[in-house]
This record gives sequence, C-alpha cells and structure tokens, in this order.
Amino acid sequence: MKIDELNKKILKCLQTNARLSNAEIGRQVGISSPAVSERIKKMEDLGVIEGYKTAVSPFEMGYQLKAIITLRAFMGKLKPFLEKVKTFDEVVNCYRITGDENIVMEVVLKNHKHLETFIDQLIIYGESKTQIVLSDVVKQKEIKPIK
Amino acid sequence: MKIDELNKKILKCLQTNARLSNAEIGRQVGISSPAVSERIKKMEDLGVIEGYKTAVSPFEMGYQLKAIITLRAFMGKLKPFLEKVKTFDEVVNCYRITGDENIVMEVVLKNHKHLETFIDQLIIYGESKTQIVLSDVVKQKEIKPIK
DNA sequence: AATGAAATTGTATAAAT
DNA sequence: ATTTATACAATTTCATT
Repeated sequence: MKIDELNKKILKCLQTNARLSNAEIGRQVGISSPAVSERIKKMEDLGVIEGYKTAVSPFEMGYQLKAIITLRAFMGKLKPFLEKVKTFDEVVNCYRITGDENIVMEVVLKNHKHLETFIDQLIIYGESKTQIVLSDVVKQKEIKPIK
Repeated sequence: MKIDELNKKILKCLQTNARLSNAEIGRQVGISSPAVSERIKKMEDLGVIEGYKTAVSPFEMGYQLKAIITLRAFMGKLKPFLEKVKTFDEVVNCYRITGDENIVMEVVLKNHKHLETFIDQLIIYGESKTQIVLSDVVKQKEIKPIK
C-alpha cells in the first residue's frame, strides 16, 4: 500500500489547505520537512495527488448563476461533444455517465441571458436538461482514505 | 472592480497551481512578492479566494466508483437531509437545485456493494436516481474572469 | 526512507515613495 | 499600493544513518 498512515495525515493537511508549507505539515505530522517534501513528490508521481487548485468564488468572478446541465446526445453526436465541451469556459466539471442521459455538467453563467445562449450551443449535440443550483450544500469535501 | 488585470493573472496562476510561491507568481505577473502576498490576502478577505484544495485521486484512495445521485425529497424530508448529507464521507459535492429533483450529489464509493448501502441510506429521505460516472471529461476547470 | 546541515530561495515586516 | 531592505523561515540538496 502506497498510502501509509503518515501519507494519510499529509493528504488531510493538503486537502484542507494546499498552501501549507512542508515545514508546517512536518510539524503537524511529526517528521522533517525534507521527508514531507519527498513523500509529496512521490504521491504526485504516483498520481495520488492530481494537483493543487485554488477555489475561486464564481459569484465574485461575475458569475451569478450555477447550473447542472445534463445532455442526452443525438446519434453520432456524443464524440464531437466530448471534444467541444473542453472549449466551453462555462463548464467547470463534466462527466460521462450511464443511463438515458450521457453527460452531466456543472456550469457557471453570468446571467439568464448567458444561460440561454449556452443552452443554444447544445441543441446540435442533443437534448439538454437544466437544473439551476440554488445553494452549495457540500463543497469539495475532502476524500478520506478507506479504513 | 476588485479584480483588476493583475489579480486576474494571480488567480490564473493560483488556479493552475495553488502551491506556487508568492515569489514565483510575482515573477510571472511582474510584481514583487510582498505585493503578491498583499493582493492574495485581500482576495482571501474579500471572499474572492475561498480556499486551496489538493485534488486527490479517488481511485488511488480506494474508491473504484464515482456516481451522480439525484434526490427527490419526500415532504418534510429535505431539511433533515440537508443536515444529514454533511455527515456522509462519500459525498464530495452536493447542490440544492430547481426542478422535480431537489438535490444532486457527486459521490465516491468503494464498490457496488458500497453503492448499494449508500443508496439504502437515502430511501428515508426521498426517491434517488443513480448515474454511474464512466469518465471525467472536464475536471475542475479554472474559472475565467468575465470580459 | 528519514534526518541534519549547508546553500539557496522565499516570506514577512517595516520604511520609503 | 508597491518597492526595497532586512531579518527570519522554508526549501533543496546532499551526506549520513
């Protein structure tokens, strides 16, 4: 197992605050900062750590709306959509899913007009369903290692 | 406007890699590291920056399944669910949404058995619909400031 | 795989513009 | 609001265990 107890603690620190110094993490988990540095680098190389993201407020960035949009792609239109969706700045997350619908996306939008023009871009790919986000109940909760 | 061109550049750096040093960001955007430090602190205080998260691979943490689960809450069961959902380690993100369904969640699970027991916990709150995630198409894309 | 030590680099604070 | 100077702290590299 590549994730031992020490790495679990390090990951807990990093998930809570990715900008903690190695020295501070070392203090919290009880090892030296070069040891923290090495363990982090190893977890990056192994793909355990995928990156360090800053959570920015969409609202403060000028996006008043968030929506969950699902897409039921037309025949032959899924593949082109999978390429196109990467170019949409509005799409923060996009997953391919099982079931009648093929795609679910988390989207940020300036206003209702922007939502309208965004949905218009989807009609050539399939039937979309839009659910406006009213509030964030749980937001990027840390992933806990399995017991 | 609190997000000027310099802050946009700083946010772009931080969204790409939250662990960049202030000195490195300063080099990239053309100001000194104390200036970067002050601007970041101000954006934290104003709520533009909500936090610094490390993206950890659910798979490497032992979760073989990801799912999108929507919930159509029973009468009087939405509020209790909004409290309960915060205690579920499986739920990475949870939004309240408009429409027939009240809740959409992003959930990580060890295996199909774990999915089954998780869904069982939802039946007292409402009718759930599960869509298994086949692949990540777009993953925590950076939020771009509005032109 | 972790530590301790040395060199480099980064951060925080204050003073000046 | 930013820079420069300075002191302190963190990081990196490497030798050692």
